[in-house]
Formats: sequence, structure tokens, C-alpha cells
Amino acid sequence: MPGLESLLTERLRAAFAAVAGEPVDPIVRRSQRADFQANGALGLAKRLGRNPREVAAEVVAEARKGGLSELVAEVEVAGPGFLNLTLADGALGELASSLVGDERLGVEPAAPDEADVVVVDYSAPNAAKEMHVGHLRSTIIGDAVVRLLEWRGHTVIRQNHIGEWGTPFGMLIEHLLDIGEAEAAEELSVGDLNGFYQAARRKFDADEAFQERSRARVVLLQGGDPATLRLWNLLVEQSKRYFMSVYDRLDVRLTEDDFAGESMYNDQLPATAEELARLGLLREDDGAQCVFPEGFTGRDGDPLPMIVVKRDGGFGYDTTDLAALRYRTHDLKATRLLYVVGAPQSLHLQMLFAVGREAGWLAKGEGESPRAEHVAFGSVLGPDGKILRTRAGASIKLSELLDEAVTRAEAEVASRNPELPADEVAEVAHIVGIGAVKYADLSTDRNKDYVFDYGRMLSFDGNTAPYLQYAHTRIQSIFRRAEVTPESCTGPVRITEPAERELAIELLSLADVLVDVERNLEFHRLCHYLYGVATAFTSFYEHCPVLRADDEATRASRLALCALTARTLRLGLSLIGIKTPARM
RNA sequence: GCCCGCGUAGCUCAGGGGAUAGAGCAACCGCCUCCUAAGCGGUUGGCCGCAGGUUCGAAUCCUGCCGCGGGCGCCA
Repeated sequence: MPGLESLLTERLRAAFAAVAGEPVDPIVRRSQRADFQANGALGLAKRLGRNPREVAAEVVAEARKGGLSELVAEVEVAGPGFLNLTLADGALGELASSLVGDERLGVEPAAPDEADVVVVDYSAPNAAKEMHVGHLRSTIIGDAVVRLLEWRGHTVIRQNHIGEWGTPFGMLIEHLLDIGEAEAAEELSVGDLNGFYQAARRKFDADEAFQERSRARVVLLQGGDPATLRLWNLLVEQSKRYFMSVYDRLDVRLTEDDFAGESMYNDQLPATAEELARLGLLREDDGAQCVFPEGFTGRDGDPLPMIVVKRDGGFGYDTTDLAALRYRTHDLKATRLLYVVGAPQSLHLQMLFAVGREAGWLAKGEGESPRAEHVAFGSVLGPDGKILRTRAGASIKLSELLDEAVTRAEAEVASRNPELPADEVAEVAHIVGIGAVKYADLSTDRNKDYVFDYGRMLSFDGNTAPYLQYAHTRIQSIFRRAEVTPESCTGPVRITEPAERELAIELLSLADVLVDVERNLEFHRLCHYLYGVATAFTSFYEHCPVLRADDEATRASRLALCALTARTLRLGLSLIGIKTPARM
């Protein structure tokens, strides 16, 4: 069952076409003055050279013939030619009732011919280094992408492109040898990745002999020397264990199987370079073998290269990314490739995709497959509006940031609800604290930077996770009091009060929102929608008694609305990786 | 220098060509014999960065400025 907006659009499309003699978008939107409005008559009248109000009236007459009245109680031609649509209470009740029995809340899975094989590249921390807020955004947004697309029925392949093959590993391995394996393992196992990295870095900067050893070690590593690989593996395995502990806390779907780091492409790099050469895309420039994708110029107006083979004969990240792109389309058979990567890498990814198209790994035409998208995101800022850092200027450890959020949530939960037993407080605090961090990240336009503020994200007012979670717990509380299970609340839904109308309209709009977000991956639109559901519910909650409803039929209807609201909130939040406690 | 992103209420943010630009916070005024007041209702608060243009209609699209952030060859 489509959402209300799609439903109205479908009903009106035929009427508009009849008047126009050609397909016309009715342009249906939510309205301040009615439930919905259709704006299509204005543009159509212009094209026909006719009076817009007359055209609008004709559309209404056609629509009535087509049975619009079953759904819409009142249609008014307003202003210069808007159609104001007020839905019929009876139809709203019926639609809501049918949603009650629908496992998927009106959101159908993607049709088989529209189902993609989606490769999602996200999280991507660097081995032997601490995760920071940049990885937080990629991890959280990527997780939401994965959850939504899987739920919509696409095949989703997660790729955690960790950095474990770069030049710093020579230095890290030499440092490991210096302090001894046992010592290193211990240091890394407690999660002090930064300490280890910085110690190595300091030696590298200060000691020329160490630099020499490090460079030699990189050559050994990338040449496949077994002893070096064993040490490298030690570092990487410790890092992976640490990353997994963070993922578990964050409750994201990344697993050990999803690690697909740079090293994985090592033996595909020569073949990738050869293929580009065979395609005639490679050109020597300043000693390096480069591809110059069409339309990119640099500082001095010269064409910008992707460097496929470096002057020294080695491969850099351009080649690794090209090999990964090739692998994902050739071997993983991806039809949609998503790169959940910060906005600063926009140019790099545009060039990568351009080369991908020139090489024939990606489709050339707009909307054809395989296609790649940069799911870009802005930076996390501190209260000063600058990139979030500690007072000392260091980047903030992700694990400490999560600790702080959970600690603050715990204090709130414990003081607000003293009756909760201690173990439940801890559990709820985790759900609320982590949920608040995720929601704060996802609820604003991801392209923009956002200001990180514990107080605001943990507030129970406004567009926050705790507000949505609280709305959900209030519903659960009603079911506990009523001593019924939500599943038994099947209605039927009957709409009489304005607050019931508002809530029903929100609940019947989920499909429109999810279909939209599936395409643009702008999760703040889903958040905004869920906030609308929650505010409509709390208003309903204040104005429409459920347990003390006037009669049994009203009570049954309102219980069904409660059950639907709870399911909608739970589903919506689960699709962005946020849990809903039963009490808080 | 060129390219990308962003400028909306005091603050944090929504507004995908439509009517009188919306939330939350902050400030002020109300509401618990009542399903969790972690809530609800209301008031105050806007040259939508500036200037042109396209359009019946622009916060939204285009151009140029201004401001902020970021990127621009062998690091990832």
C-alpha cells in the first residue's frame, strides 16, 4: 500500500491527464490549510493558456468521476488555482485499519527488477590508530544505509575498507619489534592505539636510522615477506578486535567478515594497471603512469591525474581505490556502489568514478547500472564552531565520546525514574546514550557540518532520540495498564478527533518517506518524519484518553492507533540503528 | 587562482518552484484528583548573506559578488 501522498497523486494523475491530454504531475504536498494540496493546475493552465481556477475545477470534476470522493471528503479550488484536499475520516480509518494487519506497515519490498546489489563502503578506520568522530559519522550513516536497503529487499554487501597497508606500517612494525611482541600486544589490547602509533611516529620523526628501517620494512611487507606479514598481522588483528568492540557498543551490523581493507587489493593492483593500459587510458607524466579523467583540472589549470603507478614503481591509494571499484563491479556484481566518506574527499571520488566510467566498470548513462554515489557527510564541530577536538587540540577518541554520552544518559535516567532497578538503568542508559549520539548525527542534513552538543542530543524535548524513545515507552505503558498485547489491538480504527486525524495521516505517510530516503539516503528526512509521528502521538496522548475512552469501540480504535504508532517508531528507529526501550 | 559545500529567529536546525517561511532551545504565560509533566497548549521573536535574472509564482532554479569551511600529483 503506498503512502497517502502517492495514493492521492495516483488518483489525481488520471484526472489531470484527462484535462491536459498528456501526463501531468499533480504535485501533491502536505498543506497548512487542508490535509494535502495539489498544485499542478497552475502550471498546466499556463501551458494551456487557460484560467488556472477553471482548469482546477475541471480536474476536480474529472477526479470525482474517477472515484476520488471515496478518499477525499472535500476538494476546494483555492487562491490562484490550488486544490485543497481534505481526506475522509472514514477512508483514513479504513486505511489505518488495513495497516494494522500489514507486517511491513504499508512499505512494500523493492520489486525484483528494481532490487540492487548494493556495495556499501563505510566506517573504514585505520589499523593501529584510534577511531575518531569522522569514523563515527561514516559508521553510523553507513549502518543506516545498510539497514534501510536490506529491509527494502536489496542485496547489501558491507565493505569495511580499513587502512592497514599504507606506508605507516613499516614504522609500526619496526616499533613493534623494538618494544617486543608481548609488550605491543598488551598495549594494543587495552585499546591504547594512539599511544602505540604516536610512539612510533615520534621515533620516525627523530631517528633517521629508524626511518631507514621503516622504509625497508614497507618494501618487505608489500613484497610479501612471511616474517613481516606475521608481525603485520599481529597489529591488524589487535586493531580489528578493538574495532569490533566499538561496533558492538554502537550496535552496528559490521562483522569480522566485512573487513575488506587495502591489503585485500594488493595482488589486484598490477592487473588493474594493466587493464587501464590496455584500454589506452594510461599516460606517463613526470615519471608516473596516470589516468587523466575528462574535465578535472588542478591549481595551475593542468589536467588532474589519478596516479596508477608511482614514479618509484609502487602503487598508492588511487590504484587501490580503482582496484576496489573494479572488484566490486566485476566480482561482487554490484549495481549500486555507495561510498560513505567525508565531503573533503569529494574530488577524489568524482575522479575515481570518472575513471570507472571511462574504463567501463561503471555505466556511462545517468541512472544506469552499475552506478556509484558518494554518500558525503560534513564535519563534526565543537561548541566553538571548529572541528571537534579536545582542549589540548587532539582528536577525540570515539570510545570516550560514547562513554560520556552513556554516563550522562545514566544520570538522567536514574534521576528521572528512580523506580527503575539499577541493571535496567544501565541498559536503558546505553540505549538512550548511544541512540542520542546516532540520532544527533542522522537528524541533520548529512552534507552539512553539525555542532556536537551532549546536552542538546540528550534532551527529551525537540527532535532527539530520547523524545522519540519516550513517546514509545508511553505507548508501552498504556499496553501494560490495559493488560493487553499490542498484537491484539486490531481496531478497527475510527477517526473522530482532530488529534486522531493528524496521527493517522502521519502513520499513513511512512511509505512515501522510506521510498524517498532509499533513493537519496538523506536520513534526516526519516528523522523529521519520525519526530512528526511522535509529536502527533503526544498530542493525541494529551487529548484522547485511551484507557478511559468513552466507549469500547473508541478504546479499541485508539489502542490500535497506539499499536501502529509504536510499530512505526520502532521500525523507523531500527532502520537507523536505534533501539527503543520498553521503559525509561 | 580554480573547484566543491554551506550562509534561514539570539542559539541548534527543518523547509525537494507554490498561498501568511516552520520546529526545538532560550524568554514569557498557562496546564498534573486524569494512560510516565522526560509531557502538552499559548505568546514573543525573520531584508531567508547581498544584487540581478528566469517564472503566473523563488528561501528553493540561474549568474555575479560577500562571508565561512574544505579540496586541488605520487599521504589515505
